[in-house]
Amino acid sequence: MKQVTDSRAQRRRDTQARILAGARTLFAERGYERTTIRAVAAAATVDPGLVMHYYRSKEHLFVQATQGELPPLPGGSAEQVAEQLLDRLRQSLTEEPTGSLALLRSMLTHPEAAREILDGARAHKDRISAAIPDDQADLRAATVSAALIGVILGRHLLQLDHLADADPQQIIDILRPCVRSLTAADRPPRDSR
Amino acid sequence: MKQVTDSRAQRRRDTQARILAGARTLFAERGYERTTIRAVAAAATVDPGLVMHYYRSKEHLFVQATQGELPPLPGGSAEQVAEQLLDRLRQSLTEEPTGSLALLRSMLTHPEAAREILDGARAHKDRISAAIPDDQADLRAATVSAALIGVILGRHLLQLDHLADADPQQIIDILRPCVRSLTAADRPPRDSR
DNA sequence: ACCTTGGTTCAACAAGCGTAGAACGAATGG
DNA sequence: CCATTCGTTCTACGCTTGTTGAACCAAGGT
Repeated sequence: MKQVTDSRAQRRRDTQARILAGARTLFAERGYERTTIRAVAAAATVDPGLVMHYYRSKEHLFVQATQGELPPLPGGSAEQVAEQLLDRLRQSLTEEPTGSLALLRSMLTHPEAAREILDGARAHKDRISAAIPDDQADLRAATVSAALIGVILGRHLLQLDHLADADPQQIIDILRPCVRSLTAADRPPRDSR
Repeated sequence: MKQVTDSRAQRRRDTQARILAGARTLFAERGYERTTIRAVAAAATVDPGLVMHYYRSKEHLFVQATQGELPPLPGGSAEQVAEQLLDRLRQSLTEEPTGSLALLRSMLTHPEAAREILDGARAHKDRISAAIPDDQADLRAATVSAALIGVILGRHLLQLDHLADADPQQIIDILRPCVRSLTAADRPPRDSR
């Protein structure tokens, strides 16, 4: 019917992709522990054994499903960084890729997910703190990261009442002075000569 | 030896408490799914069956372990609310009770925990939004809640690099302008006559 | 037409889980 | 000193999970 070019390789890649898509969705909705290989297989209308055959284990499947394109890291001056953060946030608020949501969903309960998030946050934070001319640049960077993670979490995963369906732009506008105050220096570093 | 007054009732309450304490710790460290009844029993040096005998099921045990004293809800003017939020945050940053951490740990993967958190956030948010004379009071309240949850999460559960071991007061000071900007009105409600 | 490749399914195992009910044994009360 | 309560342990059932290896069967090459 639909397979005009039904080369086996093509069909194989199709089912592989179908499995991965189902895995992403389920991981994002239920988290690592509550997502079973059997459920992923069922979502892709495939035998559980096939999932294991393509991706070696549940752990490998999770890694494949979650390692999305990590977001563009900001750089530049403090004001530029603030605006870039807000821009990145707008993206995350309008449509966060399912893979990232899967990672976020499991970051509190799955060690591997936590490590991944922690690594990402580290890199992210280094870029941010580099732009803040302050004694506590690192702390400020970590704080703003945590706060923004909280907002994304509250919208997509917890679905907090007025946050889940608000206009992204409104949230951005509300958060702008907040982010600017976090990335702006309060007291400059001591030996700045 | 140690049981000068070894009334059976007392001893019973002791082991019950020991089980509950172990449950809290394990739920806080590993979350609901990864915490097994057997592990809780082992932590209290007790047979698994006894855990089931005192708390009827794993679910009941979790509820008992997590329903902590919910934090004092703020009220008053916008500035007062901001300061109360920061004060509540200071508490949470210095020492969050293990039960609350257990609830936070599982809020993304366990439906019951999510519901509990959502209920708490709702009540919390109502108090906050009542103090904000703004069109988007609800959204602002939800946003500040989400951001602060993110900070607590980043410190205690994710243990973000410079956030986990920072001085709580520093974090508060850094966040003060942020919280004030979130609770302050940007544009007043339309029909305020 | 045959054999082979390779995508896919079948059937099953071992381990771990929550849970239930019988059984034990020391303290209690008459 | 016996009977009983009651805190606690033992044993086991049923189920689900991740994982495996053999088996099936349509497509491809020769």
